[in-house]
Amino acid sequence: MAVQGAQVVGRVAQLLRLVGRKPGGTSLAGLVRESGLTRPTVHRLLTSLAAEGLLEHDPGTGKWVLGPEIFLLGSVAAARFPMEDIARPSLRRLAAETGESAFFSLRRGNETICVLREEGAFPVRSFVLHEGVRFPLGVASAGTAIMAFLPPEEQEALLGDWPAHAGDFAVGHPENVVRDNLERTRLAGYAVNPGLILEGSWGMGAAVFDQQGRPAWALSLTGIEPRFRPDRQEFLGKLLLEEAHRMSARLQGARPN
Amino acid sequence: MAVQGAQVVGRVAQLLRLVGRKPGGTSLAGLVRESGLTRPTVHRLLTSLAAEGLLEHDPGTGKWVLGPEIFLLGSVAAARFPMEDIARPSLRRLAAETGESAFFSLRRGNETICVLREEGAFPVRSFVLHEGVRFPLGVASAGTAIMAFLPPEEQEALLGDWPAHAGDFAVGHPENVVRDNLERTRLAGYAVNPGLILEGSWGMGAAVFDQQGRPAWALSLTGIEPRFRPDRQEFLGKLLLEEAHRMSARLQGARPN
DNA sequence: GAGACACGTCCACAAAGTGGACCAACCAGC
DNA sequence: GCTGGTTGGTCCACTTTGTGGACGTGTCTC
Repeated sequence: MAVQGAQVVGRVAQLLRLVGRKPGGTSLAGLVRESGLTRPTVHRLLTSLAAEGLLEHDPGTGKWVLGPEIFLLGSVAAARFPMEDIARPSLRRLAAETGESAFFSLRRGNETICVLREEGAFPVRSFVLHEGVRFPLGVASAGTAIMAFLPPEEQEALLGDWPAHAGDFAVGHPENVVRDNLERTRLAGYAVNPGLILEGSWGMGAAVFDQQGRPAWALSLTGIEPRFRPDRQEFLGKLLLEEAHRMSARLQGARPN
Repeated sequence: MAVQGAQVVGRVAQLLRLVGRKPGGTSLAGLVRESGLTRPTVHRLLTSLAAEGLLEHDPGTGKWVLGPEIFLLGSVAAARFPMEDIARPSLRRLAAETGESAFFSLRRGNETICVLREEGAFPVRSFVLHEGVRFPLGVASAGTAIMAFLPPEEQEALLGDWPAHAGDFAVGHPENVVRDNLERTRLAGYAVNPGLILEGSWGMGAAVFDQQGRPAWALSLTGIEPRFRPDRQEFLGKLLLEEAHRMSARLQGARPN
């Protein structure tokens, strides 16, 4: 490795992200598969992280979850990333007025990560999206909403080697379909995901811009397909854009990630 | 080291905690001093953590701060530690009714860490406490409130080797003074810190109990000495105990750390 | 009872991580 | 303007730490 002292740090970061994708916990075997590391290595790193409070091991289920130290450090870090205070009211309004679950995601490099959720009142819901879930840009409505308003050369950089960027999602998201989605998003102002990740689970999203005018975050709604018919899409899109604009205005003083 | 693969993990955790103590950032030299590690080691670990987004380096000030990935992972972990939703309303009421700044801390092993803050309206404030600050149990009003209601043998374990536990704070917190504080806290139900950390900066705290009846968290108020005179202490203590009881009741379903 | 899978541990080996030494830049004091 | 101290950054010989193939145990399914 190029930089000494970086291998373990990189592995630690990878394991924390993998555990963070599933708030319900992840098995040792699952982490071995997903990380590509060997079992003794993963086991040793996990138990070391747990000793420091960064992870926890649930002996009942055998699963590994994010630990109290991560929560504590995250609380401290939150003071530098104030968007939760700004996003929560918008999420509540979106959930209240639409009945769907509303989400706030942010961009991290070439992917989005869901940070906040506000459950809607409608009794049938999609659980494709929840805190910690990461998607490549262009996958899911939040990532499509963000990618559509990136500078054209940044979009081409991702589309140019779409399978490398989209990974396993490339199968359900052919490049031509994604280009079409991006174009329709630019025209409408909001993105629509017609069940590309999971059939029957639809979503709509709108980008939130930072003070440099870059799409750094996104608001989105998810639910079952009958709740996203064309007649209702305009209504949902309008609300999403309203809240996204409201957030963009308030985030002028905030620091993008 | 006993467990292979643990040394770097322990160092990473230590550095993250040290950086987390100062939201405004910490210099490389400061981290070298406080960690006891050599400069090449600290520098290499810091740049590796920054490459993963766990830390950030502000080139303008040269300081290291917690990065966006910590914030993201912390948001995910927050779903498993729901006390912020429960604590925030209490903090707002305490700050509104007293004018002082209100804090929510939790116990981690033998220390407390401040997680939430609600600033009061009174124009003169103490800044001894803020997010990320850690104190040994028995130091600061939050830690005194918690320690006072621990089982007697756990208290003796800490008092028995007080300098080892309290570290640098042992000078300003002699063991006999601490024992006295603990006794008065048990009688009153709330703790009073008469400027032991910093002269003129007073504090009061009350423990919040988990469903096993153990003191796992604390609410506290801080401010300048004239705001904590005996005639006003009873009023502040009553409010703290009310909010602490209210939180204890609501935290029955929550998971202690 | 056999086979598959998950989890945990050992330890020989090698790769990664370490820190003493050195250099450059900056700042404060005289 | 010079000197000394402090901070940040890097090199690389050396050593320690970290690794993973192999093995064992436990659980579950058929």
